[in-house]
Amino acid sequence: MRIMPLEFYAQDAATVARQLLGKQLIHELAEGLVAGMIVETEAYRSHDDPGCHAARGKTARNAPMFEQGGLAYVYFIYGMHHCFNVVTGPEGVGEAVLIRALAPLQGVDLMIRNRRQDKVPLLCSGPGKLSQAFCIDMNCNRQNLREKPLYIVEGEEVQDITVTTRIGLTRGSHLLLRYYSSGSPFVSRP
DNA sequence: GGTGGGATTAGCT
DNA sequence: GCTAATCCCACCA
Repeated sequence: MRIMPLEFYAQDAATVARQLLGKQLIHELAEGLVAGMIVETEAYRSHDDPGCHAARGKTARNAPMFEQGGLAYVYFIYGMHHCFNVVTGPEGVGEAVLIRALAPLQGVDLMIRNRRQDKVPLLCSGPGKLSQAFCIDMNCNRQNLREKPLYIVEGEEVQDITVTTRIGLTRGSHLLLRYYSSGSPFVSRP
């Protein structure tokens, strides 16, 4: 399986968000390997996007967004959940793609244990859920996604993609920057 | 040093 | 549909 190269992540957030559909996210944990196919993403742009964490400049929290594309940007939200993002673009830009849902492929038993939830379609169908299933927390922040233990590899071409507005935002909610595999039973919200 | 909001989820009505 | 759970961080004093 080919690990996605630097050039892939150097593209703009919307392009990467669309092209991430069908790719595989893999996390090699002490207890075993978990893998899933990306079925839902959201782009957060550096320009003309008030919903982007980087919109008001660089801070301690969003600093990883300004690094070179290909790193993980993880943040903690609502006192209990983590959101996993992929930094995109060249260094200094401030863009990222939120991974919102995965179709479980490998390590389903481990995901069930991590989530305390045994219904497979509910394991990774949301940003907080997949972070819990994959043991993604602040320790993964700033990690290079082109190296083990957390990395993204080539997957299958996704033919049918639906584009909608992003979910849960108070700002920039009108922008069409959410992408998902049409008809997938694993997306957070069809 | 205090405060308020947030790219969510599960469980109940 | 509504709401509690729960905490880091940005912002203001």
